[in-house]
Amino acid sequence: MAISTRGRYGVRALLAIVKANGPLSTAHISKLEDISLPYLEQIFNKLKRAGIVRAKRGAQGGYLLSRSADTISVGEIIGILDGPVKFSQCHHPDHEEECEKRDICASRRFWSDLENDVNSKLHKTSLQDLKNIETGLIEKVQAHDGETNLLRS
Amino acid sequence: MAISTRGRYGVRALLAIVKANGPLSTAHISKLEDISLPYLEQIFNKLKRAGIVRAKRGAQGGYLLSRSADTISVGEIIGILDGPVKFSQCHHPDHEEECEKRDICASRRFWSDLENDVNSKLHKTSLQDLKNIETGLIEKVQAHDGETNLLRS
DNA sequence: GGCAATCTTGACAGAGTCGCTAAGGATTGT
DNA sequence: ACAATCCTTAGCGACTCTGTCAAGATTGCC
Repeated sequence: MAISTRGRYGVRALLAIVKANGPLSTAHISKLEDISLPYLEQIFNKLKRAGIVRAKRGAQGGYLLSRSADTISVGEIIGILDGPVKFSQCHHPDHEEECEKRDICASRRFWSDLENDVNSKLHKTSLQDLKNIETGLIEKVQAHDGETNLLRS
Repeated sequence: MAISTRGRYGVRALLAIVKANGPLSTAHISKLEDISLPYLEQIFNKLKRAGIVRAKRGAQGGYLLSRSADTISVGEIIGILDGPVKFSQCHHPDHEEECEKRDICASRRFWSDLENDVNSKLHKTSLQDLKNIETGLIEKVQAHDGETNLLRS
């Protein structure tokens, strides 16, 4: 229903793989991202069954993305790990008890719109986008460090 | 943390008061909006302590808004009933364990941005806005009914 | 004043989820 | 063979969600 640590851990773990550019074991990711190892394995289990990720077993093995980073969205990852993002129930098609005020309910309309906004952003942002954001942030920090160095000298 | 039924019920209940234009008892709201009466009382308890709503006791009593409908936002209601909306923890000032990657973490940045978007929408929308949306929806339905009537005749 | 309507408070409880641990088995590369 | 790694299942403590139940206090109205 909501976005929980499981989903966020998953995003961070996959982003770590993107940055690593090669198979990365759960043990490594656990250290890099400071996430409990068994919990991480549970997460990758789901990601694998969903086809997001491939496992390479044995020594020097680990997980790799099964698709390119720009085709995997944050929304897809969250959907797999936390389920669909819902702010309300009554506007979903699978909601059996049809409300007779359906078409004239402002609350329903409001939550439905909000949910669409969030899902849209979630699905528009890919792992590749996150990687790009990260390199941007790093450059910014380095530039700032350069400035302070100038001031110090 | 997330937006739950408690918050959404609260919004609907307050919207019912706005539409009623006068004190509305929890018993009435319970029937109008099909919400469990004791649960609703629990909700109004919180709303009253937060100063959103005034109680008029005795016969013909009920609850009224203590401010005008355009100064009460959905965000404020949700904040009172469900707590602040958070998609992630690590970017909040009150989060004690400061992460050293704080300034270069793309995930953190992403969740923080998303949260801002949602909170902005939540706080920009007032009860009055919801009422306006509702009258808009009703007019639409009536217009549509008119059309079908024309077709039938 | 008496009564009924209404608000007020607090305890509690069943179900489910979250975040995580534990233990061991299966598969592969070297 | 052996070690690294993945894979599976089970359980568990804390918490939240969504209410229910039971009384008590206050007020309006006749």
